[in-house]
Amino acid sequence: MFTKEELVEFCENANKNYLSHISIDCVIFGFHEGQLKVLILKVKNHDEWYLPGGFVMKAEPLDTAADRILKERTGIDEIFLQQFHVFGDPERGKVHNDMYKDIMPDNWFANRFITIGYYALVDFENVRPAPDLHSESCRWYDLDELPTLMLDHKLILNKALETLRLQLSYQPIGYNLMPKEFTMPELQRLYETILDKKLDRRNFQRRILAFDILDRHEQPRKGGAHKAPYLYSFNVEKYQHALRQGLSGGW
Amino acid sequence: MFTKEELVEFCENANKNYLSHISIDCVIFGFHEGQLKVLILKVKNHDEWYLPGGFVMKAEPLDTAADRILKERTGIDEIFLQQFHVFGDPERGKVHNDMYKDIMPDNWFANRFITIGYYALVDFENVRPAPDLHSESCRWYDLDELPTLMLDHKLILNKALETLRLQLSYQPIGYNLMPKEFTMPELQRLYETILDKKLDRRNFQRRILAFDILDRHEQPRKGGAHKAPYLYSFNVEKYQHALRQGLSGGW
DNA sequence: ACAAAAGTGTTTTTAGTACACCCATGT
DNA sequence: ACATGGGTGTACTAAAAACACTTTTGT
Repeated sequence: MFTKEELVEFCENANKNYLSHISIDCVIFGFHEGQLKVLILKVKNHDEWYLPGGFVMKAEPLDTAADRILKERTGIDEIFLQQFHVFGDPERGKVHNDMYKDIMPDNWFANRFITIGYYALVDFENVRPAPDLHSESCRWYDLDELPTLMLDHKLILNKALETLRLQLSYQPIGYNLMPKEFTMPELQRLYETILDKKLDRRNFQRRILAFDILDRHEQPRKGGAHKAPYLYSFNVEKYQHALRQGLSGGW
Repeated sequence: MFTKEELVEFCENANKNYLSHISIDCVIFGFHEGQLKVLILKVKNHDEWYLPGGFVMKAEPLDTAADRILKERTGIDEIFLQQFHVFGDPERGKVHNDMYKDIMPDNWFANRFITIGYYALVDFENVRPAPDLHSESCRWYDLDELPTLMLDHKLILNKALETLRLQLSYQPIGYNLMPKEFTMPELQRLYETILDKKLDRRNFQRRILAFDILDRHEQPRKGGAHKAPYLYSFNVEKYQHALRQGLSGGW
């Protein structure tokens, strides 16, 4: 991944600018053609894949670091990005650590890292995936066609998915995943994909509308076969309000 | 808090044994006499209070570190202890940092720390609070009689409470907070205290029993005034199962 | 004319809320 | 005997699940 020279330079730089022992990994979900997708990078010249991630600068808030990392990889910012879990198994970077130890003992990557997992929901259309220094590609993968992820990134991804599913039951989602305008069946497909189960068309519509976070447009979508569906878009104000309040909730 | 000599020694030790930049803070909830309480330490010779916390050893899993810290402060272990949020504001330790910088520049405490918040629910009766090196006391405080907490510990406490309340709606709680045997009204008082509102006696009972995590004993509690209430205890197997499955949950 | 997608109900079931009555015990 | 805390049951209401019929449009 690195030549010795590159590694030496990177380490010098990293030690100066970043908090040691701490990294951030992002699980970035997108939605396209009825499929939930995740943004994944591929190591140059290796059959290894990994989640977009990075480090925290010495005076940088964690959320800002996550925003920065996301922006670097996707070109987008100001989106829903949320910390969901810290992964701190001392063995989690073992392979990685040892590999770099051989090249240069006592270097940045030879250290133990605990990583803070962030997840984001983004509009597939707006993303321009950009590989980082060590990667030969950065692209979307369907959830059911994931390549083998390095380290504990599979675990991180699964935990993110679990969190996302939980979130679904008490928070509105979709604003950052759907294009500006969309039809009810399209939104339903998003929910079905995330939950991995079929939902009743009519009950879904009623429930979503009851949240009172959508605006229906006058004009239905034309041109397609079959009956023209209405177009909806999120009412940002109401959406934000629902995010803060929660949608239902317990006792 | 430290003499210069103590500080030098602590720093040497800490640098050798702990991960830098990372700490753990625990919000330990207990329940006694109808009050939800939190375990809080007081700084020696200062009117400052703080949450029990500590650092992560270089080869120690995070959860183990949290367990260790909790055990040191309370004498108990093997309990429900859960990571709930990471606090990483670069300014969060500012006062602290500067104070120590004056005594000894470039020392362990002068660094920025991100802290991982854990919360625990423990049986008040089993806890033997033990002050740490820097504290003159370690004791329970009612939620509505909290002293002024240092750094962002008030924020951490509030976030823990929020998480606890959310948890309540989809997970059983109480196993680690209640004594072995308890009555239904006693358990209800726990829920009411956490949620900070009155619940209907009859509906509460029905709902809790529907979770199917309690065993009712043959013998009611004798001796007290009024009608003798039944005693219940948690069915550990069913409780664990409910913890894993969740209690209700959305779509 | 018909298949496929979408709009709009209605009925049934379940979960949640509100409320009423009876029982035991100490004063 | 009565006040208080505790056990049990029932009616009402709102939300979720199941299910049916109609409309539009391309072929």
